[in-house]
Amino acid sequence: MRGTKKELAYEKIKAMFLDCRFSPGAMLSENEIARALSMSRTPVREALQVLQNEGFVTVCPKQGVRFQGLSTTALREILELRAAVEGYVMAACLPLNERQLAEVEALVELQRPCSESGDVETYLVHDAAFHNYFVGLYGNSLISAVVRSIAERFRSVGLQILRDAESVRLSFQGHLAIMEAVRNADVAAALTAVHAHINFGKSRLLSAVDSVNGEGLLRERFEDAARSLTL
Amino acid sequence: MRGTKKELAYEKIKAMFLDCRFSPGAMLSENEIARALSMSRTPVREALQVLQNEGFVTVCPKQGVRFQGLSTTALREILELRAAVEGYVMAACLPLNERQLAEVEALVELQRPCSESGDVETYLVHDAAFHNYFVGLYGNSLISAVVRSIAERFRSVGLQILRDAESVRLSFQGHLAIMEAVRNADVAAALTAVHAHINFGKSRLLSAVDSVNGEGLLRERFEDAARSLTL
DNA sequence: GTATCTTGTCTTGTATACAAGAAGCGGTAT
DNA sequence: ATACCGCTTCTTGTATACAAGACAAGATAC
Repeated sequence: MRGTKKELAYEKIKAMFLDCRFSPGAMLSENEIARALSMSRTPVREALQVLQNEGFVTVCPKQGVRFQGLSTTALREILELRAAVEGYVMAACLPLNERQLAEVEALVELQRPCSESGDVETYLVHDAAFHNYFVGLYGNSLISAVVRSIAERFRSVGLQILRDAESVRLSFQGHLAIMEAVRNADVAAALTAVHAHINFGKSRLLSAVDSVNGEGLLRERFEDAARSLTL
Repeated sequence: MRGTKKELAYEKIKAMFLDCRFSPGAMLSENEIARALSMSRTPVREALQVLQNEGFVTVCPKQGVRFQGLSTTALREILELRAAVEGYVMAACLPLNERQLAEVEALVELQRPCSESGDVETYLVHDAAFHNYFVGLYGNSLISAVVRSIAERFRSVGLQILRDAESVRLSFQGHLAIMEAVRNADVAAALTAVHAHINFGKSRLLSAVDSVNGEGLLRERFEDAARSLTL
């Protein structure tokens, strides 16, 4: 059986969290989740343990499982790790050969219309493709896993923060700067550009995240989330 | 209960693996482990899941749990991630203030006698302290966790590989080169030095690891390991 | 003798029962 | 009125029972 219940539970619970079906800090019990997913506590527990390792939830002994929001420090730390890894990877990939350079250029060009029209959602897709290109090129499955994990953890807030067109435009400018360094195969400049790009995101996010948390959006109950899932 | 059985199982199993009580690739069952640890399968399963996430074991469905040795590619990937993170962290820490510089110099000086006398074990302790200094200084708990996880995964082979005095001497030379850049607060030079240092370890390890795996050291049975633990 | 099928036993995956602790509520004493 | 004690009812932690697949050995047909 390729799709075990544990994996299914993992996907469903993470999906609920990523789709912001309940507010960060919400407490629920393994029994609730198990009932909602029509399975016993066992696979739910195992899924929750993985999610705990990934930082999505914390299980408080004899109290319940708490869905962890991203604190400002957690957000800062995630982005710093991302800057470290992505910077290293990009520097190591240089110089790109002609085919690779063409591929990256194409990925960047896909972003241009989105950045100009303010189509945030499409932009984020191309943004991810751009960042992932170098990681995939480097060919280190451990690093790929780390980056993927970071990106997933990040997704829950990233969407809501970079929603304004101004941020998108600035982000795209960052990509152009990176591309300039990549074209010249200038390792030092690429490193600087990547760090600046991610640090831009960091400062943008840190200034915005407090207000988001304060608004306390998305207060729907867990049952509503569970019901909407295709079980 | 602060020390749950799950945590206890995690510690015991990892200790057995790190102390190389059984050869990599060995297959055993959750029942065996549970019996040896005098507990039920449940906490053992949970511990194994964490260990699986950390890459120590892989649980093969309906077959058993396999204790994962470090393949050459896994080793390479671990060291590359380490190079990425440690390089970034060190660069970000520069320039060091006087007190910090003095502390690092002291750590390096602790290594000198070990490197000259060939006291590998003591050297490795000071080596870890040196590397951890910058990580601790940077103050990112996520990065600290990643580095700690890497170091632990690495420990099982590192000890057996860097056992010869020549490697220790070369490693120490690397630290001296790093210090030179740190003293000058030369970010680019520090990065290069860190990467060279870790890449040195990488090539040294990759050339040695095959023979080690080939020898297939440490064939003792699991029961022997379990018996020797203070349960 | 050899190939194939059956069966037995071992494994993990899942469900459920039980134990123990933590929190909230209500009654009671002061 | 207020502080405190005990109980009830949640929670997670652990043990165990059962289900289902994988593998190997042995029997059987040829």
